Amino acid sequence: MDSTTFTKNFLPDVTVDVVLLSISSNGSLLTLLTQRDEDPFKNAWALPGVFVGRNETLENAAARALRDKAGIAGDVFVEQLFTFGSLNRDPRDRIISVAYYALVPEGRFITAVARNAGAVIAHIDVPWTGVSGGTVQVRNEADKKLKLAFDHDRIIGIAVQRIRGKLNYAPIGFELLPDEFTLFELQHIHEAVLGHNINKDSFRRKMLASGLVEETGRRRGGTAYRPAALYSFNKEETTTHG
Amino acid sequence: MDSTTFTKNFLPDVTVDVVLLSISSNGSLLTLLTQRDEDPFKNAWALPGVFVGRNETLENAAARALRDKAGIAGDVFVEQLFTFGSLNRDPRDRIISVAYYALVPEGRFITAVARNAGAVIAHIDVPWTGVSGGTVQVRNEADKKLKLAFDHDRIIGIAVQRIRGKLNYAPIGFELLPDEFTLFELQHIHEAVLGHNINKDSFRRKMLASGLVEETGRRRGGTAYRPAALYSFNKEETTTHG
DNA sequence: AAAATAGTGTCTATTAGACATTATTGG
DNA sequence: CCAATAATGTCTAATAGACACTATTTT
Repeated sequence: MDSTTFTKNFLPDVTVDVVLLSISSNGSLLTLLTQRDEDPFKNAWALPGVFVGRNETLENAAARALRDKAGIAGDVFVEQLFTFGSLNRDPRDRIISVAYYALVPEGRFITAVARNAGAVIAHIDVPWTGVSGGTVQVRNEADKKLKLAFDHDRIIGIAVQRIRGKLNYAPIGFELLPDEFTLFELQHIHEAVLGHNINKDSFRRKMLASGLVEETGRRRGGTAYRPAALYSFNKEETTTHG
Repeated sequence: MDSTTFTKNFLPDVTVDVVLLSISSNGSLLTLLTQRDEDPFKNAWALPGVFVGRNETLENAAARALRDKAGIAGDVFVEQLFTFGSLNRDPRDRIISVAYYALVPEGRFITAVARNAGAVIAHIDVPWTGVSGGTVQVRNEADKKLKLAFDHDRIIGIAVQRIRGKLNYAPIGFELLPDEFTLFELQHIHEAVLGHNINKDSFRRKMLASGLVEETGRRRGGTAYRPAALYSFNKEETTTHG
């Protein structure tokens, strides 16, 4: 609408929260959380987020949350996830939160938390299969369960649901890997996102046939077995798909 | 976040706009629009929308827009689409709009506009194929082009993009049909949404194999040819899929 | 009988899963 | 040579498109 009846009942607080997602080298889903230093949910863990400024788009607010709260600057895959507007999400005020999710290679996670004392890398436990959806739980690297603030257990769950669905038709696996990777590494990313193993042969065929990957000519050395060919993401191919 | 830094820069206006979608019997995409009676965009056509109330969830605001602005009450498929937060969407104020889309059988569109003088059923022209996305144009039933207010040409475009993608994995075609329908009618719905013809044989096979439709035993009479079997949507089957 | 759509059967091309086999490296 | 993974080849099952054919209704 944008006003026809001019009964502007009230002006809510609007925040942007970002679900940062990554995959650890041992194949588990990771997210980056910040510890709250005041009530409500003091000491609980929360998604990096900011209030939306007057002259700030939602995308800019998401980039600011990534930079100032999570310590992730520069080029990152970010996409809008969902907007949460339940009445009692925050026990003090009515707050509407526009959630985004970002896909970040593990290496950037590690350097980000090294610079940011209030941030932690958490493992995501997904207690449901496929895209059925639901809440998640998070653990720190010592396997201790972390308490999540607000409805952030639900927001992270929806982010996982989204990337599981999206993996089937969009080349988002590449966002979670460094520039060069083996096909087996890409497969591990897919398996971690989907939460189940996939067929190696058909995965290789599908990826090679898609034109999304191109051989770099280099190989992953230092292994005790035949070195795998290194590939890079062919950005040309995706843009032509629109 | 939901506040840690207590710099609440400003409190924006938040609205909910609803893209109502339907399919006409001749196979074109329809939407329901309301005419603006004041500036900006006076006399232009806009999506039904309301300001979000203090004690109103986003879903409740969408239901209120459907009921009070569009004249559609009762059970309707409604789902959140996207949240728009560009700085100059509305030339007066910074307004953040949470868009929803609703799928409504054509019959309910017709009774709604009959009761609502300010509303019109518009044909949607989609100038792009597949899910590449973009803006749309709208025409009234006399084929005259209608001017859309704000960024609503873009919002409707994203709604079309969404249902095109969703049709491939979710049973949303049924939301656009009355309780009983023939398989050919369901196919026409799919073709109208997708914007291209689809194979009759494989569509029938896929639908019958899916278990989503069940024969009612009745037939579509009054035709000048063999009457088609009438089916109904098997809700049991979808809920088990999650 | 003619016209028109409903509905069935069959062939083919594509794709994913399963599984076997060969290739290449370090130890 | 052995262990381990890379990479290829082949068979099968499932599915979508194409197309031919039969069925059923009204005029």
